[in-house]
Order: sequence, then structure tokens, then C-alpha cells
Amino acid sequence: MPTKKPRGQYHHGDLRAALLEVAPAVIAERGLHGLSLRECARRLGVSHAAPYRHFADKETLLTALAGEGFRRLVRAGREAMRDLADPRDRLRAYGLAYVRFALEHPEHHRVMFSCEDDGRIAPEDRAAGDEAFELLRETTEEATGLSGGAEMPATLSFWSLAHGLSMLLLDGRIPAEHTATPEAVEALAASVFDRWRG
Amino acid sequence: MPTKKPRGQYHHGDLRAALLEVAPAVIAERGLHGLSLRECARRLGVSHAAPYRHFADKETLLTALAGEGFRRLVRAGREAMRDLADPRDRLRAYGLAYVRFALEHPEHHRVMFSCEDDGRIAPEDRAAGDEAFELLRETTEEATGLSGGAEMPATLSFWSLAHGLSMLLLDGRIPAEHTATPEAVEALAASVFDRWRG
DNA sequence: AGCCGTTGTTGCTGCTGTCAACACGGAGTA
DNA sequence: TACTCCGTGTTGACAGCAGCAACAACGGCT
Repeated sequence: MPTKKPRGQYHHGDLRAALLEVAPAVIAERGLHGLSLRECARRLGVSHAAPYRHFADKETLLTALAGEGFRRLVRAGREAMRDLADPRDRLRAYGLAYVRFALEHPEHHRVMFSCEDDGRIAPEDRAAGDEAFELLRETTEEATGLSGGAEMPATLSFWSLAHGLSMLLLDGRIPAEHTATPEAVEALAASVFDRWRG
Repeated sequence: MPTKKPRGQYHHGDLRAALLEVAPAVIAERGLHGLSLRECARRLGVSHAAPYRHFADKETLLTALAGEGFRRLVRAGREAMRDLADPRDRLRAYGLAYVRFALEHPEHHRVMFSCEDDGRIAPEDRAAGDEAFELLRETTEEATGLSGGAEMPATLSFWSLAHGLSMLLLDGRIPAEHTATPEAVEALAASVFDRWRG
């Protein structure tokens, strides 16, 4: 039901949004290398050149997808921290949300951190990535009591921890016993974050 | 001078090794997506299908490249730890070597952690990756005094830290002030590892 | 009604991965 | 020495892809 397309309609309706929706599905099936604009077009019942009306090229679609991913990550982070008062609990919750996001949206996560930055990222997508970092920085600031730049090493180390764990999980490099069930993963993430001190 | 090819010689000499040498150069220039077997062949003055005598397909070349990367990483890690007696110093040295390796060989590092594991990795390359992990696990064991599986969370958290920092550095997501000079990066890495406790 | 910008279409070029058939040349054997 | 064989490299194909250009339908505007 993603695309409701009345019989014989020439125009699609919202091809741009449909592309951003179908692309992760293609990536999930065929891998990031296996993604092609033509395949996306095919699945949406649209001609092979139609996507170019909405994205200058394939890379542009990917950066848009990355931007969407960062927006969702920020939303998930805020959601996870919402009812927590203790800044250290909040930071930890963000970390867990980060890892959970990577596992639940592996396609987005991979795209978010694989676009070889040519500097041609749309401002709004650039901003989405910056906001995810800024949210982490503020939370770390509160959790550590550091500020004025002194919080940066703490921020970066916590980010490294969450990011590294996410990547290793996605790459299947974590021994199976720790990834068998969602609870096991959650426990692993918790014990990983326990080894961090602000 | 990578390829010394006597005048008019039909056979190349060691095309396989030459491919493993030229591929990172192509990646460095055109990015991972921009790598093509045909371009490698062109640079080696060889026909476009010649690489297929040595690699079943493009993916196979990439996994071989990843294997080579892991072998070098292990070598760099051992080298960095060689003269250190205190296990905690050794672990830290491995971490620094890990980050340094990523920055000095970004092409290898990216390939090492981007092959979407289809299970068709050659045994010797699989083993190379496992050895890098095993070296880290042993070192963590010594540094923490934990063993029998209890060292795993510590191992994985340290790996996450080193791996996450490497990836973020490679992706250009670390604020510029910390990446301006090699010394700044080294200092950042040190302060990141300082926030880890076994 | 008529105009025109947006969106989608068809058809092309040049590149790529991959395969099959063939060619070269060195190693071993008669 | 001559012959054969196998590993390695070549040529020539095919299909799929990114991206461009010229054309066509739609829909909102006057």
C-alpha cells in the first residue's frame, strides 16, 4: 500500500517519498552495492529515468536517505531519554537507542556512515547529522559537568563506543552468543557502556 | 615501478599481487564505489578479463584485500606492543595502532569492514580477521585478569572504542580541531582510551 | 480555451561485471 | 628436438547500470 496509484495515472503522486521508502527495501535484499535506481523505479512501476526528476544522481538519493536516517536517530534518542531525569541515565539511554537503531534500520545506518563525503550533501541532511551529534554533546555535557569544549573528548569517546559497537554488530563480528537474542544484545550493550566513564 | 614487465611479454609475472597492490590506489582516487576491475586491468596494461584468472569476481578481490588488511593490522599491533611489558600499556598500544592503521590505510580499513559477509570469504582471510580479534582478546585478558569468557565484554567494549573512533575519523565526523595534526589525533585517541576501564 | 512548468517516458551513450572461445608460452615428456 | 598440456592472458560478446536529451502527458493558471 505504499503507492496508491489510481488506474492509468500518468503521474505518480509522490515519487520522491516512494523512492526513499523503497530504496532501503532494495538495500535490505541486495545489499548497498546491489541498489540501483532502475530497480527502485521498476518496483514503483515507473520508468527508469523518472527518479532523476527528484534526485540529481544516485549519490544524492543516498545522502537524502542518510539525512532521513539521522532524523530518525535523533527522534529515537529523544524518545528514549524523554522520561529520564538523571543525565547519566539519559546518556546511557541514548547509547542504547543508538545501537538499537542500527540493528533495526541497518540499511539506513550503513548509508549514514558510508557516503564518502564529497561536500555535496544537502544542507538539511548535513544539519540532521549535526543535530544527532549536538544532542549527544549536550547530553554528555550534562552527564559529566564538563563544558566549554572540555566535554568534547568525553563526547567523542562515548560516541566511539556506541558507534563501534553498532558497526561491529552490523558486520557480524561479535561472537554469536552475544547476538542470539535481543536481550543478549541489550545486555552486551549495557556492559559495554558500563566500561565508559565520563 | 610496481609492475616490471619485460618488453613484449605475454604473461604478466604476478598479476594477482599486482592487482592487490593497484586496487587500493584506485580506491584512494575514486572511492570504494569507483573501483572497477577493468580500471585495475587498464593500469596494469593487461586486458579487461585478465583479473578473472586470479579472482572469481570483484567481491573475491575485495575479501582478499580485506584479508591482507587484517594481516597488516595484526603485524602493526604486535609491533606496537613488542617492547611493552605492562599488559595495560600493551592494550592501549594496540588501540592506538588500530586507529593509526585506519588513518594510514583508509582503503584497506574501509574494505575490511564493508564486505557484506556472504560467507564466501576464503578461509585464510577469515582466519586473518579472527586473528586480529584473538590478539585483542588475549591482550584484554592479560590487562584485566579476567578469563574463561568473562573477558569478552571488556574485549568487545575496547574494540568498539577503537573501531568507533577509527570509523568516525575516516568519515570526517570528528570536529576539525582534533584532526588537524597527527599529534592532535594521537592526543584525542589517548583521551578516548583513558575513558575506558577494564 | 489556451499556455506552460512539472513530472514521467523513450531512446541513446558509455561504462561495468562476467562469460565463452581462443591464443600464447613455459614445463614436462617422447 | 618435437609434442602436448595447462596456466595465464586476449578478444569479443551480453546484460545491467548511470546519466543525458528529446519528447509527451498532466494540471494549474490566466
